[in-house]
Amino acid sequence: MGKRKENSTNMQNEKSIMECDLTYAVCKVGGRWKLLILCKLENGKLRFSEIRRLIPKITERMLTLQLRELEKDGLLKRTVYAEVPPRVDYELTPIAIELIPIWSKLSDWGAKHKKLVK
Amino acid sequence: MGKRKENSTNMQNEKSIMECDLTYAVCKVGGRWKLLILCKLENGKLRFSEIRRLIPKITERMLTLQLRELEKDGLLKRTVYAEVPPRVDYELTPIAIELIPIWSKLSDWGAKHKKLVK
DNA sequence: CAGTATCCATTAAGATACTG
DNA sequence: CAGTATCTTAATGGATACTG
Repeated sequence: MGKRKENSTNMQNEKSIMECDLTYAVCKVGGRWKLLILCKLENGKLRFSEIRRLIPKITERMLTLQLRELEKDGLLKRTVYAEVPPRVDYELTPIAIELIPIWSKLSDWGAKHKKLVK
Repeated sequence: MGKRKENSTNMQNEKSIMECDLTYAVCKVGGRWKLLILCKLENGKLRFSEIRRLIPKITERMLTLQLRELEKDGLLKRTVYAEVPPRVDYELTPIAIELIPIWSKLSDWGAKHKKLVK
């Protein structure tokens, strides 16, 4: 039974359901953290610790996991510099840049909805 | 020990983190099913069983839970007709209608990304 | 038809300690 | 600095049976 799926969170490898483009997208950038991480990178590269500071509630573990998935899915480029102390930074890939208007709009919607519901 | 939170999935009631508009929006329409359900209603009212047929992989339980949350959050209007057999339908509220361009764009992005990565 | 109720499995998330 | 490793809890999702 087990045969764990190794890497991916949720059902990223399921065939059938992923045929829906919207579901596919939700799998790639959904979840509590991914859009938030991406949006912090909107204005350029950031180091691991900088992202961490910008998202205080995330743990190092979750940040690492999410960054790895985003990288694997081609949304982030990770660069390691051969320095001591080590330096790593992250930046949006072109396909991630295309998402900027989406999270921007979603954020606007959130602000508006928050007021309406309050 | 239970002390269940009643209704909400995830951390909808957390104060601090919800101050971020994007996080707020992700909480309201995030998760595996919500956007998908909403997008099926894009062209008008649908009954419970119709939504179910349009999203074959969702279980009745999950569909019910998600519909209830969307209703509670003001994204769906639920109408019960006094008929036998019972009839209930769901439709988008104005604030949900404002999200149409977002899931539409997200779906387009999904289609494109799927091709690029394949 | 449109759900509820149970019970159970899988995943996401969090705390904390440790390392190259 | 930029992570790993472990362990634990909470959230999410699903199978199945039942009901007004």
